[in-house]
Amino acid sequence: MIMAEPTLQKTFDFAQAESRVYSLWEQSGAFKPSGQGNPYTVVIPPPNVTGSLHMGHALNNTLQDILIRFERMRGKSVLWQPGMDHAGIATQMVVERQMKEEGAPKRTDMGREAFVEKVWNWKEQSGGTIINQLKRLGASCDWSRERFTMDEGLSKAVRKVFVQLYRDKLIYRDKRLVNWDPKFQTAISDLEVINEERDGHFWHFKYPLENGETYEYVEKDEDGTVTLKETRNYISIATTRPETMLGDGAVAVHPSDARYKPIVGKRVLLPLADRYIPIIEDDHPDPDFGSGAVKITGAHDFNDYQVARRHHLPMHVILDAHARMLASDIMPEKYVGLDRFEARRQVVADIDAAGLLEKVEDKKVNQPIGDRSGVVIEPMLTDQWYVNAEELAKPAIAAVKDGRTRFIPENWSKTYFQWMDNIEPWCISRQLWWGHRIPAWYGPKLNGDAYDPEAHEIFVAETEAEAMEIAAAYYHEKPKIAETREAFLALKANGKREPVLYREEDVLDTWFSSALWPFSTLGWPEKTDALAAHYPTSTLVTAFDIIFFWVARMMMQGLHFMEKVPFGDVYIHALILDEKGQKMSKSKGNAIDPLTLVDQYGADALRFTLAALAAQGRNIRMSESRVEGYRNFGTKLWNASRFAQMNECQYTPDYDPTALHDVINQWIVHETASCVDTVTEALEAYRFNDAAGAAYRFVWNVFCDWYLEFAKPLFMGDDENRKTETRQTTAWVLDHILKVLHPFMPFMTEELWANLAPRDGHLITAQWPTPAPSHKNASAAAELDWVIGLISAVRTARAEINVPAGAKIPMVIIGDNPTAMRCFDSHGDRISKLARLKSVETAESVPAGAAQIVHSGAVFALPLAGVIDIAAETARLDKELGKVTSEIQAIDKRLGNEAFVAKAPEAVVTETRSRREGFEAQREELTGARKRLDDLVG
RNA sequence: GGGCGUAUAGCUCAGUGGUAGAGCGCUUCCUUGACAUGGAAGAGGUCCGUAGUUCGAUCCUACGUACGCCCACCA
Repeated sequence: MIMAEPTLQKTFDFAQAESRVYSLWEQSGAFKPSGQGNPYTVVIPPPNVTGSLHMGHALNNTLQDILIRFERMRGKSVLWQPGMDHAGIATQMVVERQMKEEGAPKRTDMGREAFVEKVWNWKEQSGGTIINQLKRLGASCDWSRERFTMDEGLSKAVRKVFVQLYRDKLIYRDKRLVNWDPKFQTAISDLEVINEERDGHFWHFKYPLENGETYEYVEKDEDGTVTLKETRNYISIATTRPETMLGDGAVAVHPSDARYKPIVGKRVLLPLADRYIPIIEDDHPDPDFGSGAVKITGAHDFNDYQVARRHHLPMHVILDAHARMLASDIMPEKYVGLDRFEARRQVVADIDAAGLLEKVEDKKVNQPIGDRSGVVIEPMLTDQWYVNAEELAKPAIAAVKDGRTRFIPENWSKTYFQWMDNIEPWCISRQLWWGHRIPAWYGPKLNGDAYDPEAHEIFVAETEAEAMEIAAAYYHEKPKIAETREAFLALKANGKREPVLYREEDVLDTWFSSALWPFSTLGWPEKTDALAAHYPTSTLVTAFDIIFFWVARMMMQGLHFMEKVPFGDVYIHALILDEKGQKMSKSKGNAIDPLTLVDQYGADALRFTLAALAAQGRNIRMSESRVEGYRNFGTKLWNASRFAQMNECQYTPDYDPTALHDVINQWIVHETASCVDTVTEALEAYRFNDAAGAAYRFVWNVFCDWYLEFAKPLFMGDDENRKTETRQTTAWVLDHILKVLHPFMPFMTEELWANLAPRDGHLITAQWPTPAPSHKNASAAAELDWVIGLISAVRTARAEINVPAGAKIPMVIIGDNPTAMRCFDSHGDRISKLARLKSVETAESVPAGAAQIVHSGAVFALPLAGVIDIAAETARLDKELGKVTSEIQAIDKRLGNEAFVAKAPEAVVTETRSRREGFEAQREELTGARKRLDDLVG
């Protein structure tokens, strides 16, 4: 019989199909919520507008898309809310760099308004390439709802949140030590600082006592024995940052440190600066470290800052915004304007010249580095805006404690708690231009009827008009607005009572707006339908490295403003590493570009690989060979479909999988149902690798390897009823396969779905299968297990006795084993075909010189007298016998243990006994076979 | 200093209180009527070590060893 011509090519032309299929989906409106069924909502972790797709994005968005497609097919009203983040520092950096390349005027020369406009232009032209890259991956976001954190709507949400938190006293302005980035000249948050161990030095300086005073310096060992005693006229301090000594306010020693007791309360002459500072006692110094005496630079070190505050020491700011030495009354002229590192060299040289350099040690120093700028961060004493994170964290901690939000894997809640329990005030102001300008206006502070020249009043409001109103009430007259800081300061300085307002120049940390993402993108503060339907969102999918940056802050803001958690589940996926287990990065040059893989193997292959590797709780090492392997899997499915098509396996809507006659069809329906159940349960539990693995094994190792091979003779045969049933069953199974694989391999499955049968709609919105108990058929499954087992056993024996793969050989069933007889009755033909048998006969005893196969206690003989190598055959049987015997021994040992029989669950004992019976039957037959072999040799 | 994680086949990794698996690689064979991006068979493991809990431990507990990550850090 001649097979039908397939419309499918030999392999899937993904390059040709992907864009076509994608626009088909988009045009069909499938990406929009259906409005029917329960809502299922995911907000995308907004990529930076400057970003381009890396492996982390590919994984993150593949997993989201799998969930989204799964739930969409399950009939939910699905929204995957897309958008981008304005990425303050990163974007400003990119645009400034571009301006420099173009030779355009510098940002500071062109002014704020022009620069911001320039950034917007850049965004329109070059921003957001990542969106198209996500589409190439197959992401089924509702692009009609795409949002940007700087959109008018989201900006309004930001202003409203800021104002309300300010009025709730959860946002305030404060002068504290912040992490200052001298490259970008802005404050950054603790999270944006990376500590890096670098080579540095430990300088030991002598600070001479005032008026040449001296004291007995005594060092003792642990036993109290004096190890050093000398008269000193100085105190020794050690520092990794010599230049900061110019801003020292004191030298601190520990109260328990006997060495310095004689001089506590006295003063030392601060070298180079030529001023006197006290020696104080504080718990901060560690007597066992360095000299035990610490110089205190309150304005440039976080620990020193605490000490300085406790002791009301002066905090001398010695650096400017560029981290250059700042002119002031305590700064010696010669250092003014020097960069901090030049100043360091100069200070060391000068100390040395003064004979006060005791020694220099090499030392690993932890340096705080700006994550964007890569430069050493400087602690600086500045005025900034802060969020009282401690207060907002309370309900966010409670929500995870009581399970309203759960982390998957659960372990991550510990990381979350640990950070939230120790949370510090969140510095939200940035000295940048690109971002949400803080809605606060400064005006002169009233002191009675006059202005206080040292202070100002702050008016926080969502709009300038509103700020004016509030200010008018304060001043009892309508204030003016100053357009520039200079104008403002000039008006303020002229002393006249003429109220003028000037808007805060700082913008907000980008994460401040990202924190609102789950509700700002849905329209808040407007009461939109989308907000009502899709908040709280269902699942957040993200990597652990932004739990602090983003997840925690969304929890805080969501609970504060929506009074509900922003998401029920937080699925934390792995980080992607290269094949050697190293973090991928552009600078290391080990980054694999996901789009290159998409070009090479197709988006489906990459997606399937990522899903298959996404086991919980472990990082992923990406290797191209895996992608290749899953590309092959796609080809396998493609060709199976092609084969089905050639054999006219047409999908029939009224096919009834519970009314089948042929056992192989009953069996494959059973297996299909099991596979669907496994995939469904795995996806519900975010076990992507289990879901992918189950589908993979079913398609390849069950459907292709066995079912289609069983079906071949039927397709070629002339039993029209069985042929029809098998064709329909094949189509039905394939239909299920396409559905189950669609979330993982959307492009190929959609393409096959369209080619295999004319149908209404697209696979993307087809209904996810829900197998009924009646699809299961345990006896068919057991029967086919036996058949497959026998075929495998024959193949093994053939291979081991070197029967040529093409040769057809006779087989003899020995005795009248009932299972064997029954199975051969219904499956004899397919066994013969797949085991390459010429004939099957029955006999009472094994013919002389035959190879013997023992399968489930039944004996089969391959009478190949003369062909068989007796020694090899003996070895083969002995090996099997050995296996079975050791199994029996292990079982006997267990069953012989009275405690096991008495205490183990009944079912386990019963099962153990029945396993023993199976092995025992096998052993008896193998022993018999072995004996016959011996008899042959004589 | 605090927290988390990992150790299973040559490699990369699943997994389970009772019977240890996959992919890749390797060996042998096969152009059998979809698929060589394929098919068949095979070799390969002290489940890191020690002790404990248990009838039974690769799995649970403790300790140890090795490696990795996060947070905080010695000026």
